[in-house]
Amino acid sequence: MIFPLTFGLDLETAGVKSEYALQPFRAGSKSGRITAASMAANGKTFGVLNPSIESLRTMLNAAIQSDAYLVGWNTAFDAAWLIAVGLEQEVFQVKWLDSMLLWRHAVVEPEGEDVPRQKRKSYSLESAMKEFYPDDAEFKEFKDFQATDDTSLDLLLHRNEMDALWTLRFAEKFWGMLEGRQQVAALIEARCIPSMAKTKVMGLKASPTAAQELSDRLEAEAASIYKELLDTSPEIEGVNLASSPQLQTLLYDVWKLPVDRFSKKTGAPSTDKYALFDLAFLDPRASLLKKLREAKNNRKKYAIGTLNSLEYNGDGHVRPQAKIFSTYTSRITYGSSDKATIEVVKTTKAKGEVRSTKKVEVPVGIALHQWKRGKEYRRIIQPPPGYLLTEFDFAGQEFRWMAVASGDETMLSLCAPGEDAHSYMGAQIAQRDYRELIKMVKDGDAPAANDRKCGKFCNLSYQFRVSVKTATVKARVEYEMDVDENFIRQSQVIYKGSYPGVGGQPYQRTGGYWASQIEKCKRLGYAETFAGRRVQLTGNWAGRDAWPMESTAINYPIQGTGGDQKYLALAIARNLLPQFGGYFYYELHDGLFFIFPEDKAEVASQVFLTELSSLPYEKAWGVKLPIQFPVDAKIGVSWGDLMDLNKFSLR
DNA sequence: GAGTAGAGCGCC
DNA sequence: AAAGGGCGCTCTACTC
Repeated sequence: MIFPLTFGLDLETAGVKSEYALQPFRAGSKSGRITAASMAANGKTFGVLNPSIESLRTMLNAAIQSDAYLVGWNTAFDAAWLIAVGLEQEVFQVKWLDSMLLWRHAVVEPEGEDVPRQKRKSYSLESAMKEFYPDDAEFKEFKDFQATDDTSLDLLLHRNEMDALWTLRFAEKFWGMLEGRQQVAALIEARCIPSMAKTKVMGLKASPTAAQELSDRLEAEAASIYKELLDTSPEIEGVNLASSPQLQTLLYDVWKLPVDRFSKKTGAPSTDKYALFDLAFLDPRASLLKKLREAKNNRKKYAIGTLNSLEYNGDGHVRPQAKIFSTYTSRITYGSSDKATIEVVKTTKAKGEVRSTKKVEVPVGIALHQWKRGKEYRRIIQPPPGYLLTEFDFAGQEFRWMAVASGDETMLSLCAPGEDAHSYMGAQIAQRDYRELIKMVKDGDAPAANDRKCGKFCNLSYQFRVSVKTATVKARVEYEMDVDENFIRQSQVIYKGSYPGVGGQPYQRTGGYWASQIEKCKRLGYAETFAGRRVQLTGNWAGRDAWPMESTAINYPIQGTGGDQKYLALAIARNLLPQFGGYFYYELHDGLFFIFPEDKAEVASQVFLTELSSLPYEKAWGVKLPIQFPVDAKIGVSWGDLMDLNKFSLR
């Protein structure tokens, strides 16, 4: 595909506090503003200082009316400012592109011992200039975004125009580095830019009451556990139980418990939750230590984290910072803070007032992607007043993509409506009848539910090449299964025998997806998703990095396609949302969250359930899939109170 | 005092 | 023989 008609766009911003320049929602309270706006086309630039809303609207309309793409660098940021100043309608009409993301699509990721792993590359425009056009990078040296005098403002405008110009040039350059299917994947991904921009402005409503209650509860719990420990073991007085070395001494030297686990890097005796889990069978105090650490960590990260963010933002909302295409498999990640450069003024006796700058983290958001699954944690996150929260979750997403990738007939057949892959696997392991197990699980039979849980563990854990040791620990601690390594070893043999298309026949390294996928990637030098997104794999397949490279080869099509599927769902959702007055709210990899006005939420959810369960994979990616990818729909008044759509009733 | 490494752990 | 992947956040210990 040739490079389509595209204009470059860039905004500069400032705020009452310098960090507000990076916080588009400050435009609402006039404590942040757009200081310059520039467009670029055909090697020419057009820029204005202190643009009026009308002049910004004119810029967007220029792109809309000529059906041109509008490209920025980290475009969601600029789009968010435009939404924040009142141009939401235009922003959603524009066809956006992002040069930074095109770079990510095009870039070769070196891997392997021959190519030393580089420090994580910065994907800033400045880095791109320095890497590709160092002689032209001078305009980037101007950094006084809070400028007010005329000379500085001229320099600011110059920088702004050059940003727009080079952003456009890079877009064309990176576009040309992509194969046709990579370009299509990038275009579908770019459709989510306005939706992500809108959430940057809106944020998530968070309940300070729920956060405070959680904080109080966890604080009391930690205090009570500590008291219980202190009563039986006065020697913990003065020991920092959050310190691994100090805890190590306590457990293994003072209490003389046996060492069973070691840190991977340093070989020091481990004090992690798996070690404490096993030690608890010998000494109940290990269990108390585990609970104490959890309570303290959870309080800080979730309860206090929310309260801090609410206080910083000051408008009842938290703003976790979404990053599109943040992982090499394309997944979105969220950060809880913004980096800000603030000015500090120190007064000393010798020198009087001394001004300097320092980098700090400001708590604009929360650790959304790590949010604990419990109700009392998830209740903190709510839809805005008058709205309901909905979730659409791809059912068994990775299992299904593995079924397609491997072509395993049993796996594929278990993806048909009415089948239950976890019950199937559970029945194989427990050597009982599959259909009868499904029926007994439905009837609430406890041993049957246990067998299904075991099947679920196997289905989810054995798709990738997990060791017996790791799987045993995981089964015991995370699934609370009373199993040993022997049982896990046998269950892996049963798994392989059940799905020979995945790992090949038991005790063999050939004949399945794992082996054939590794061979394919060795041959091609890259791995590919079903949408055509790629990662380079050109290191030394025989050396020290063989295992991680093979793992990437196996993992990438599964996890990466899950990412592409999410972008496709967001693209389809974007077209449907306005019909119901709905908005994208946030995402959790295989789950998408939207808000709808209360009176439209149920109808909208039915439509979304249907549409997201039948995404246009063939039209978008050019592939015909042998199975469906249904979503489960949930709806409720908070993240912690979601229920199945068909069970929900407001009345 | 600032920055970093390591350990640990939350989610998918 | 050994062997999931992907992240971001918090705390301590340590270095410059």
